[in-house]
Amino acid sequence: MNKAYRIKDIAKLSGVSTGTVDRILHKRGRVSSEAQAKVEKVLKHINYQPNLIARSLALKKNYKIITLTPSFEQGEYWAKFSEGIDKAQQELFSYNIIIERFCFNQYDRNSFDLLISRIEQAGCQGVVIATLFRESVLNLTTLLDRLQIPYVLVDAYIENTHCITYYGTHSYDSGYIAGRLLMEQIDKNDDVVVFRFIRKGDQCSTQVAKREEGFRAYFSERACQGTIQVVQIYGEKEGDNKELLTAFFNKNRQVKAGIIFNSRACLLGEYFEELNIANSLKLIGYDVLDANIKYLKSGLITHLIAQRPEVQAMNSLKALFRYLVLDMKDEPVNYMPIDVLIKENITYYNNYI
Amino acid sequence: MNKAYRIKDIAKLSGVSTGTVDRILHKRGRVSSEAQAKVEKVLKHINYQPNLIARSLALKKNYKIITLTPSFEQGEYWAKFSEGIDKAQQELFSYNIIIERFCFNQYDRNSFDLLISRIEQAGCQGVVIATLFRESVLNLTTLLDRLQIPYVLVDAYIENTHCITYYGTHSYDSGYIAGRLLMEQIDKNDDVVVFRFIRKGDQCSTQVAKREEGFRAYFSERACQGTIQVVQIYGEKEGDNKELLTAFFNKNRQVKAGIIFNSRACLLGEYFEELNIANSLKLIGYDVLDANIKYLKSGLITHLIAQRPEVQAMNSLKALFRYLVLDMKDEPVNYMPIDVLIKENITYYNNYI
DNA sequence: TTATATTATGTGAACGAACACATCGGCAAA
DNA sequence: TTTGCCGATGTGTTCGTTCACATAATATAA
Repeated sequence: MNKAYRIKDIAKLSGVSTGTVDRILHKRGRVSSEAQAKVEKVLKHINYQPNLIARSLALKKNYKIITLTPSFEQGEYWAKFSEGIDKAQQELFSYNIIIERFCFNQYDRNSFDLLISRIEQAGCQGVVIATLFRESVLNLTTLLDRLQIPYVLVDAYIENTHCITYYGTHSYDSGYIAGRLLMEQIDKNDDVVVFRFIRKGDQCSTQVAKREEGFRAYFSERACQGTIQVVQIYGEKEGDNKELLTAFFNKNRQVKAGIIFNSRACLLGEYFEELNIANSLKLIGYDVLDANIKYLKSGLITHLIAQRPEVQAMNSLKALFRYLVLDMKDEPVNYMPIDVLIKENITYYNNYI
Repeated sequence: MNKAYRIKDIAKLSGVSTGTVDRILHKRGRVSSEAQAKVEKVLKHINYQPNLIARSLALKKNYKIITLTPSFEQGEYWAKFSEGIDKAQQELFSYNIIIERFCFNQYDRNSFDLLISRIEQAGCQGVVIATLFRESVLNLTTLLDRLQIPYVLVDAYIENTHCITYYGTHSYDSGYIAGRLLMEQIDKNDDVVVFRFIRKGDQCSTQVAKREEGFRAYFSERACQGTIQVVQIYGEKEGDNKELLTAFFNKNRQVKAGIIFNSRACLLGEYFEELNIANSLKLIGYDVLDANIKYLKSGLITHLIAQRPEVQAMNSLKALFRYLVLDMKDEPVNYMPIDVLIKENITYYNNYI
């Protein structure tokens, strides 16, 4: 990496023209075996690193990448993801990469399906897909495979696709960790409660289902004798959780800890403060939403488990960039760190990218 | 960020030549007020984003950046940092940025001082400084200020320099967090022990000293009644820790937890396994060294506190890149996340950058 | 042998920005 | 009027790579 050799240097050293060197470097053929040999000999002695700057200036192809994520409000999980897209956009702009964002309703599989045809029309060179709806994603990926458009998966891993790479946490293990963090705060045989947040028509996302699986695995591995109760709660403005929760806790005063596997722990926070059970119940949630941070700081939520959404966004777009522009390939599966946030380290959790 | 306007486009739109536009964009003067007005009017309507690719190709300046870090063995903390440098080097190579690594002995301040003059000779456009020796770093920074060479600080923060930016954790708070993680595993009034790792001539690094301060703060804030014992241990091959530790634990069987504020928790691990006190003592350490991981997995170390050295390296070099090439300035202080690692999430801790 | 494919090789014009240099026009002093 | 000066403006080359195109060399068919 000391001296930067140029194609011109290689040409001079091997006594051919730059065109010939170019053809050899790119395996375009139309080169005699003598020329091939001469250039290869030179290439062995030096470490040629193409100047990517010059390359992408010369290529000046336009790339359009489409991201397919849930829509979001300020401060929510997918808003953080979107911030990562912003950063990537800035960084990749000069490479003639433009990013188009398609959003679906994360509680409505149909809204995802509707976007599939729009992607085909739009015409693009790469897609980033949030894998909330397993079956629909598989439909999309077969389409993309046929169109030969590369794609990256984010959020939860889905097997049997031809994605160029995946970024996201190991959902099962992140549930397992939640189990550990919860159980170390209570006694081995205490009861716990799993809150499930169900909107009408919602079928638990891949992610959420696997987290619960991991959580239960920890529970049974340690032969905990307490029961895991389940409470279905309503989404915002869909029903009265207060009544529901009051009834539950009146009946189940022995429950010492609760957990919710999506990012909506803050929803519970509101009720717990009102019901005044904040001190008697340990609560663990997911993802660093502004609303969740508030309750983590107040102590109502003891831990948040997080997964660096900005980094996921950035990396998945950079992976497509590497694939499209630099002709490099990545590891097929990249499990992201599973971050443990507590009151004391949350202020520093800003995920530099 | 939709259409990419070029200088040529602006020139055509405002009826002047590219040269004039260029002079206006770079405030080089020699432009009539009419031309100025015409171009400014166009610039207001479009959002000109210079093509950085083309710019850096045209500028074809060579930048040399020097990194100043401790030397290291495979798997150690500064080896991780070095991996981040590798990544940055790859990414910045095409911008004609070469990185030269100067290493000092982290237990010998003099070895750092000796490098200072070498930096002046070497001639460079930027420096990354690991701030282990506070006073020596201040000497270096005044020199660099005089030479007008920009620099970035990493590791622990040092006030009153003119660094363009800082990357590292908040040392005090990271000690405070260690306190919380330790105390939640034992009773409020249990005794704990702080291990200090002293090589001859070593004066606790800025980092380590501040961590201990934060730790003690947590202890006293919570009005813990246990005592904080201190044990000085030897470095590798510098003395017999086994004897020393045996003696200590024979006398102090009531000690329930230990902590060490540098990255050498693994050193203790070896002895604890031999002495067979692994189960009775909770131990917390710093940094994700290969050797530390081993003991975290075995359960001997309960938590590791980590600070993304690869990301620190990458970001500090990118900050210099932005400053030198893109003429952008960063936030002056960037506190990195304080990561909490446990047995269950350590496998995923690979710090994507 | 000449004409025609076929393959090998070299040349030169982009890409967008930067900057050195040439040129033009106006003005003032000679 | 001519000369010199200076500010304003445009032109053209450069960066390293890519690629279309022109040319040269060779093989094949008539």
